Amino acid sequence: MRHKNNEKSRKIIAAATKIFAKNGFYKAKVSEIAQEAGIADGTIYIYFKHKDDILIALFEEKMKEVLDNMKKQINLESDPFAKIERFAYFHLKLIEDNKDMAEIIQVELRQSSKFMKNYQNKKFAQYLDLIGDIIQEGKEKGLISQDIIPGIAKRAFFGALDEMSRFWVLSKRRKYDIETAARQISSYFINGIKN
Amino acid sequence: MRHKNNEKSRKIIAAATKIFAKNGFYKAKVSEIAQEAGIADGTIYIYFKHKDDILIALFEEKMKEVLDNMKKQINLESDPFAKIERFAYFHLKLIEDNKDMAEIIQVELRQSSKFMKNYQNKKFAQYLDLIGDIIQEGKEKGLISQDIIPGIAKRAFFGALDEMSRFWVLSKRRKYDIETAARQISSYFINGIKN
DNA sequence: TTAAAAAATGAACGATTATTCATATTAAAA
DNA sequence: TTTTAATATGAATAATCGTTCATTTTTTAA
Repeated sequence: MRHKNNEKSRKIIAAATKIFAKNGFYKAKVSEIAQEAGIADGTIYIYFKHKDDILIALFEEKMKEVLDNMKKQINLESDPFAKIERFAYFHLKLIEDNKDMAEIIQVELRQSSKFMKNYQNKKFAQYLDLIGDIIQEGKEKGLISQDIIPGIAKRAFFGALDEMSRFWVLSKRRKYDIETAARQISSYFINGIKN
Repeated sequence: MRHKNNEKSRKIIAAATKIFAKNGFYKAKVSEIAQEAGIADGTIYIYFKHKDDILIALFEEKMKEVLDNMKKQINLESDPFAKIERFAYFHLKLIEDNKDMAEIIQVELRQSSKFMKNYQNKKFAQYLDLIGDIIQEGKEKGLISQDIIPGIAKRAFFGALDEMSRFWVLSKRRKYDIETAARQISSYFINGIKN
């Protein structure tokens, strides 16, 4: 019995991802998750103390993956503007490739600070900071206007992408393709903040 | 007994606004809402068939108000760019002045298309279209580049403001003041899309 | 092969809470 | 005032589900 523990946790998280995405956290039944995972209800409580803990673990796992991936992508570019464009594209691509995860992050993450009062969503803050750091770098290199406040700009850019994602997640068919949306949004932003 | 009906519905909605904002829709108890409204639990069911209906009615009422207000504000300006700036300012101001409502819209509206499967959130679409129309007007006047796709741009701009609002709603103290945030965000956007 | 430990099971429990409804109160009409 | 209708009440109901735990199954160690 080597890493069986992790294996099963992941199996539960994978099942929960699917179930939470369907109708949201509150409507998801623990028994549904168990069934989806092919285990007994009680087994879940060997790995997670409460239903809430599944959601938290789910975030931790997914966000870690997203964060690591995005870091790699950004580092493939050296120019700050190219980094921004790449961020936009891969953020939207991620949504497309992980609809269930996206749906949960779209919906449940919003509740997180209420729902999980003590759970500081550090991983999400780090994700935002990827953008903040690019902006800072751009300012230092004189490419971006000194008037730009990174704390506002990073949220504006993320928010723009996020609203686009929401639109996709909630609507049945995609009206615009990823490349177009990423190019448009990053170009508004880059033109808007450049020196 | 003239408009007593509406009076009491509004009283219930006002109470629900407070209670839903506290811990979200699912954790809100009907009995709490009744208590907050100073009426008996059963009375709520004279005015609303289900708990869900309170949330829907709440949206309808608040969004109508928001929409009407914003239309007026926009019409005070004739220049598209001035309209955009004004939109940004009043959107953020609205959030500040109506924390409870903002919190619900931030959190519950996101679930709406899951939660209220059949409820098409027309009012929200109209709100987004206020921005879309301004962009269209700007393109026609030659002020905004022809490459800009209004369907993407309106979401990008709204998303930027919305993420800023979320930050405010969820964090205890405001790091940036409204004027600064509105000016920054609208200036990124305007510079980003202008011809 | 056998004993001990670990993991898994799922029926049963208990707590919660949306909703109902028989009764009481208040307002309007006669 | 008396009657009728409209409103309001809140205790009781009924259904839902997260969680527990006595028991069984599987794995590991001796």
